[in-house]
Order: sequence, then C-alpha cells, then structure tokens
Amino acid sequence: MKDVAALAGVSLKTVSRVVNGEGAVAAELADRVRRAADQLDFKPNRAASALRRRDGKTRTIGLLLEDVSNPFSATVLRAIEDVARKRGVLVLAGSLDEEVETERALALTLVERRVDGLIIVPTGSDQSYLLIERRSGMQIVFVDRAPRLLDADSVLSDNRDGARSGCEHLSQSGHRRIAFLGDLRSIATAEDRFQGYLDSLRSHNIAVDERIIVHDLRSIDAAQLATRALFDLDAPPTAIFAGQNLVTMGAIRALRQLDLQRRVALVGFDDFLLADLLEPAVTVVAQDPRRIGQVAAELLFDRMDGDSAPSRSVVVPTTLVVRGSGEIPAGVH
Amino acid sequence: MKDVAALAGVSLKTVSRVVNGEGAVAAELADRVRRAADQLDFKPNRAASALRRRDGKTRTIGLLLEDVSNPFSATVLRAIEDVARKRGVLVLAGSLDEEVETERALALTLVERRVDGLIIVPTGSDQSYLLIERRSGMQIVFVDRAPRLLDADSVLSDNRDGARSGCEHLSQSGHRRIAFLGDLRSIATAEDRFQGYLDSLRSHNIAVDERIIVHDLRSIDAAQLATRALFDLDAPPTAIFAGQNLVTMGAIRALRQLDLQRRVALVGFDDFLLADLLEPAVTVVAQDPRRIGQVAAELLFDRMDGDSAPSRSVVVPTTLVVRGSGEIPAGVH
DNA sequence: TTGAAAGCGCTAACAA
DNA sequence: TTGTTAGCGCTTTCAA
Repeated sequence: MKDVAALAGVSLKTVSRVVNGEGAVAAELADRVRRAADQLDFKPNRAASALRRRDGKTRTIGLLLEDVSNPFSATVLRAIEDVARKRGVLVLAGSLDEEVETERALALTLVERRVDGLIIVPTGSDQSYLLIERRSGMQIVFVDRAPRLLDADSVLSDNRDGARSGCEHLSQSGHRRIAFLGDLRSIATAEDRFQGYLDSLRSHNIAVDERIIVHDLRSIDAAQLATRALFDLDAPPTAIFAGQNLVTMGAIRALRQLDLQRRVALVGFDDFLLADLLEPAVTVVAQDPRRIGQVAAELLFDRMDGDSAPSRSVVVPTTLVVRGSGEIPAGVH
Repeated sequence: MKDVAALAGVSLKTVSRVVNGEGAVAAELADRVRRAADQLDFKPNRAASALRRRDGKTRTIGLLLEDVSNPFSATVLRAIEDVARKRGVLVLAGSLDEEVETERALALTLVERRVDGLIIVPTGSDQSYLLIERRSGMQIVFVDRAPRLLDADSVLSDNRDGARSGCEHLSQSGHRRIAFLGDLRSIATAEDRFQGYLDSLRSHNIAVDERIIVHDLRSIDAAQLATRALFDLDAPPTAIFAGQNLVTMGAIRALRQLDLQRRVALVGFDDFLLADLLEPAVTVVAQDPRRIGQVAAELLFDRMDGDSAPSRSVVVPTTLVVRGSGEIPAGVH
C-alpha cells in the first residue's frame, strides 16, 4: 500500500480510502490510485486491516464437526458456508473424529486466529473450557448436541421423538419384538435415540429385553456382526430399529446375508443416498442437516450482530420417510 | 501481551519468547510469565504474529472445490485436512458449484487473506488470473482438472484410461452397442472420459452412434430421462457406460423403471456408497479421492518448503470394481 | 478533501 | 539472559 501511495503520489491514507471505498476522495486522485494499484498488482492485506480496525473482525468463522467427509457433517458445512458467503465470511472447518482432546485443541487454535464466531458439534462432555471466550464476547453455537457446563445456543435434531416415531411405526405393523442397535452411548444423540426407543416400548407395554439391545456400534462391520448375532437367539427380533446411518447399513448387510431382508422390518435413523434404490427400499427417520446448518449459521450471525437474548435451543424436526423396509408386517416368519 | 508483560514485571519481548518457546529465558521468569498469561486468559494473536514475522506465514491454506457436500469433494477435503493438520495448518474451503466467476472471486479473497498455498479444483477454462500470484511465489496445486493458461502442479485421476477400461470390460461381455451418458462436456474430466469411451469403441472397430451418446447431464433426473429415451430407439443399447456418479444413479433408476436392470449391463465412473448393496450391485471405475487429496496436499507442502522443480502432473490410477451390473452379457434380450 | 502521526499485537535486530 | 527500538500493513485520530 505504501508503494501504491508512492507511485500515485498521494498519502497512505488516501490509498486506504480508495481501497475501502470511503468516498471523500476526488475522482481524479482515486483514479490515479487505482491505476497505481493495478500496476503493482496490489492486494490489500485483510489481516493487517483487521488488526488495526475498530471492530477487529476477521470475517472468518470456525466450524468443528465430526468429520467433513461424512454426509451429515458435509451437508451442515455446506449450508453454513452458504449463509456465511452471503456476508463475505469464510469458514475454517475442522474434523474431530469424536476425539475430546482434538475438540479443545482446535477450538483454541480457532480462538487464536480470532475467528468472529464458532459453530461446534461437540465431542466432549464438558465445554467449560470456552467459558472465558464466551465471557469475552465470542459467540458460539452448538449443533447436533447440546453444550455441557456452558451456556450457549444450540440447534438440535429431535432425536428422541424422531426415534420414538420410528419405533412407533414398527409397532403399528404389529411388531412387539423390536431390536435396538445404536452408536456409542456416550454420544448424547445416541442416548436420546435410545430413550425414544424406550418411550415407544413403554407406550405399548412391551418389556425391555437387553438381549436385543446393542450399543456402541461404531462401524458398518460392527453393526453387521451384531445384527447377525441377534438371529442366533432363541427368540430373534421381528424388527430392527437402527440408531444411526452406518448401523443401518450394517444391519442391511446382515439381513441380506441371512436372506431376511423381506421378512424382518427395518427402520433407520438418518437418511442416506440411495436408500430408495435398495430392495426393499429403506424406511428412515430423516434429519434435515441442511436446515440445521442454515439455522445454526443464522443464529450465529444474529448473535454477532448484537442479539443478546437468553440462550436459545432450536429443535429441527425429523421426518419419517416410508419406503418399504419399515412396513414389513410382524408374523411373516 | 502487553498486559501480561506488565503483570509479570518483564518486557514484552520476554513474554514473546516464552509464548513461542524460544528458550533463552530463565526458568523463574518464564514461570512468572506463564502464570500472568493464565491469569489474564492471554491468547496470542496469530494474525499479528504472522504480520510481523519474517516468513509471514498464516499457517492456512485455501481449497476451492466443486461442492464440499458432494462425496468426492468431501473426501478430498478430508484428506487435505489430515495432511495439513499434521503441520498445524488450517484449511479455508469454498464451494464453487461450477461457477467460473465464483472461482475467480474466491481465489482472490483467499489471496487477500494471505493463505500460504492454494489447492483448486478449477471450474473455469482460464486460470491466468493467478499468474501474478504464481510469479510472486504463491504455490498452487490443481486437483481433478488441469489448469489452463497457467503453469502449475496438478493431481488428476486417470479419467481417459479409466473410462476406456470400463468400456473394455463391457465389450468383453460381448457388448457392441454401448451407450455413453456423460456430464457437462465443457468439464475436462467429462470430455476425457468420453474420449476413453471412444478409444474403446475404436479398438473394437465399433462405429460411433450419436443416438446412444448423451452429454451434459447434470442431475439424477436428467440422466434418468435420457436413459429412458435410449430404450425408445429402434436399436436400443445392450450396455451403458455412465460417466459420472449422479448419471449412474439416474441410469439405475431408469433401468429399474423399465425392469431392465438384469438385462442391460451398466458400468459407472466413480464409486459411491452402497453401490455394492444394490441389485444387481453396480460395477464401477473407482477413483481414489482420498489419495488424490493426500497427494495434492503433500505436493503443495513440498512446494511451500522450497521444492522448485518444474511443474509436475501426478496421475492417480483408477480401479475397476466388478460387482455384477457390468457383467451382464450381451444377448439376453 | 487530504495528510501526518500514532498505534493495533506482535517479532526482528540489535544492544545491554 | 533480558530489554529496547523499530516496524509488519493497515486504520484511526486529528489537524491542515
């Protein structure tokens, strides 16, 4: 910028004014400045600008999520990016892989880079390490899972009620022996979905049978094995509720292997691409990751714009998508 | 940092030394500084640090790709993130949606933010707008598509040969009437795949028939319609080569509708989740997006570390994944 | 309308 | 080992 000023024969401040379109510069001078800037391929340094500016905004927000390459996270990221883009804000995203230490370390890195706001899909069970930042005015929105030991906004899927309605749907086809297959129980959403399952059993006066409940399934393979094992029982389930994407896929694999895919009903939590092209097509409780991301970003920007109402928790509803696998009646055995 | 220095009763520079672990500070002083920093919740400002530092590195790289929420892009992003993380570098990613203007605008935004390097899946047919940056030492690696009018490294899938081998596979099952369904022909990868298709026809002395070649399919629906139309022809194809993910899915939908999925062979370019669970399971020419991202990031960091060898173009091979749909023989009609 | 001087938070270069 | 001074590229403040 110094060089531009020299070449145009004006002061530093005049160049600054032209670059930032502050007006109040004679047309002729402004022209000279622009020509000089072009000639020198001048690109303003946004970091230096932010450093000196009153508001100190970097026009960057941080986003921490499970894994940018899983479809749910990727869609949330994309929705946030779209909202941010409209405001000229860029997104620094990081994958946590459910590692508690990574969450903390990356969050602090983002703070050191002075992001204007933070959106986090938390992995740990204690976000109090962000207390200081919250107090010093950093806006933080939590997504998919509520923060713990920290007061902040959150945007969540209706996990419990979604799971309940999925199980309900199975009961309506006459099932009373419904297995539950879930992700790591320490993940709040997994626990919520399990509670929804229990809610449904309760309302139908079905006794809980631990033998057809499996938690902590972290991969397609693990879910496949767990599903197979269910059918070695004396009284195997007539229906399966799968609490997560990969678990659903594992269950499908196992049912295929056992050639039970047309006899055992299946409802999965969370939709996935091509679920409609499988045979039978898979009935799911669909989340709305696009909407979740969009709401989270809008909430964050509202806060950054000065909205200081008490913390909100927005619940994004789920939808039961009926496709076939969930409508297989009980008693075809 | 000033405040920390005051509280600890030392000079600014001493605090700086402690924060950056430069050693050469008496243990007792260092301790006092750390306590003061903790007490004040001091977080160093990385942007200010970069501004003053000799190397001026922001420890940030920029990544422009088609759409962070599509599986290919998301996997590339994740692989790049992993390589960058090891070096304490964060990734600013942006989706281009094949919009030429967005590519240019976002690239310049990233330059203004002084990213240390750039990885781009280009959308436009002219990257000369980056000439200035290249000359001033910015390292840029192109992914999936080669840069045009700019000399820079690139990492590409072997699109032409991959497509050729996919079509070859169909010929080996006796097919001589193979349709080609492709993405926007203006996208270099789509054109390369089409050329691979032509290569294969040529080597088998099969005449090109424009009636069973459709380009510019941009969605599942468009591909589905185009596929259906093929079977209204007097001489419909006995096999289909689909040049892209969504096109493959559209073709599957159409074949199902027509109940031809067990009679018409299908090979798709690019793998997708659950391709193995469809019936018949889908034979594909698989790319390796993880490897592509990893290679691109490593190449970029090598360059940033001073490697100044002439531009390289790394080709990542594809793999034919045989699953069933591609092995349906000709003549079951 | 224009510019000079100060300083954002930090590190380089040098001195003590 | 510690501190002092200057200055990274920019905007603020205030004066001309």
